[in-house]
Amino acid sequence: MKVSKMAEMLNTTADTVRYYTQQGFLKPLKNPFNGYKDYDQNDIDRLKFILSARKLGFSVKDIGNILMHSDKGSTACPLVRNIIEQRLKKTESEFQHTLALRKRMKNAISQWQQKPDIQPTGQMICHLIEDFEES
Amino acid sequence: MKVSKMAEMLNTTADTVRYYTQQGFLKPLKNPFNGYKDYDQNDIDRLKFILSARKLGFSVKDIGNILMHSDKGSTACPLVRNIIEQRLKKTESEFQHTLALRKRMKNAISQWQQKPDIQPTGQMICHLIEDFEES
DNA sequence: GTTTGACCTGTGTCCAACACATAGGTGTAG
DNA sequence: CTACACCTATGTGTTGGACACAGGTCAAAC
Repeated sequence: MKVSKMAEMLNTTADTVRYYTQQGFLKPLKNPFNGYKDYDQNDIDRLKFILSARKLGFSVKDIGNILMHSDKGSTACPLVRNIIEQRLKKTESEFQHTLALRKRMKNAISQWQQKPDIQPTGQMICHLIEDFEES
Repeated sequence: MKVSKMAEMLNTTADTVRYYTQQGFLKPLKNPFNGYKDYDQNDIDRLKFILSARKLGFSVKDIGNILMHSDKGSTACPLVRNIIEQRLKKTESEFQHTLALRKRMKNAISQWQQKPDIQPTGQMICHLIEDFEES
């Protein structure tokens, strides 16, 4: 199966499949006649796994470690449990960050409704931004 | 003023100041004796602006456009109002995305507490991930 | 006067996770 | 046999800096 078919089957892009291939996660054979990569059922299973893990916040490097573990035949489950805890911490922190940013932005928009447009001066570029204060 | 002093004054890093300089946002003179960049009050004002804008979710490219506008002497305020609306949309979408991700992750951790660790098989890499279903 | 060592500098490389652009190969309809 | 759509592998671009490196600077110690 060629890369585009592969991508279509699992609802992703050919570039993504190529990327995971380049990372060594998928190991298609090379068609000797045209050099095209040829994916099989095993690659499909692995890609399915990769996409699911990505959806759960695992990084590509995480997935590399997990695959390496599982390819050696040992269970990756404890590793998976471990990693997701760390990733959750990171996600939580990103979440708080985005939440705070959103608040600041909404706040700014609201404050700015009362304020006029002003020409820049030597010291001021845009008073909206310079004068903005969190409330 | 040298780059590190500059960074320290506005509570950022020398690398960051160098980066904005490379982007053309700051225009320090070059000390002819040692090649060190020499920042002045105007650079401080601009850096202050840049950092404030970054805090409000403006991209570096956005800031470039705003500075270009204001450097031509015309008011950048309408542009600023315009951009923040778009950035808010983006932030909102990131927010929803992170929120959903966080939920999925917590959900997975909770589901997995009932499940054992299993050896990988030909079709399965880690059943925790493959069998996970959103609820 | 010089040597030492801390600190400073500019430049270049690296990161995540792909998207995009390019040049060229493939296959089939006419 | 020639269009022409579609496919491919490979290389480069993206964001916002962090980090590594080799070398310059400067005040204090000798």
